[in-house]
Amino acid sequence: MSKYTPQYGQIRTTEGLGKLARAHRKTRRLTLDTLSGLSDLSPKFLSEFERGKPTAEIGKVLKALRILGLEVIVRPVRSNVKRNQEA
Amino acid sequence: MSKYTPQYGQIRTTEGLGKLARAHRKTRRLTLDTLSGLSDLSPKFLSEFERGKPTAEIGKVLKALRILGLEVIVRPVRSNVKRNQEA
DNA sequence: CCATAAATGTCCCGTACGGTAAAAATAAAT
DNA sequence: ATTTATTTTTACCGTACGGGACATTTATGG
Repeated sequence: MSKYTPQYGQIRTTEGLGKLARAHRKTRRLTLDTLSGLSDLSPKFLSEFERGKPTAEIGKVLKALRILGLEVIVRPVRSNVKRNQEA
Repeated sequence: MSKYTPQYGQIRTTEGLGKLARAHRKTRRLTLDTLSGLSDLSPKFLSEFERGKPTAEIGKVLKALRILGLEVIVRPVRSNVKRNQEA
């Protein structure tokens, strides 16, 4: 089990989100520098976000996630909405 | 169809996220003031977040969502991970 | 072990976040 | 139509965000 195995699924904290983003990035063999170029966000920002910075701007976070090929789903806890209708 | 029907599911923008949060809050018959009290976030912040402010702090956004009883799921686009294993 | 790549830290800067309090505007209830 | 409730705006404040440039530290690969 690698230190960098993405734990996809529910996110509760900025730490958890950042860890997932980093792990996912590494599975894609992307450096912070490359992601920086693709997203137009600074390596510094990305590094801080991945380390769980709670004061990061949500617009930039969503952008980073999108560039990484990660989707964000928001729904009620214990949703009755059928999960295969989310796409 | 009400103006405030929550569109649960994938989120791509801060506008979309804010709209969902507002719609959801209203289905719960909560005012911004009440949510403010529950979350310890100011009504001003919440109002701005719901109107899609891209520079809002992600830690506070996640907190607001949690108090609202909304969960956030992050996973690869077109994930091969089975969706009923997310819980 | 060594060289290189990648990530993190430091300094500086311009911009602005989020809270408080109160006023103004808008929406909802009567 | 009027009153009440809710949301948005305004003004002010202390704090800090994110970017650029560069230095330092850590991780990786041979």
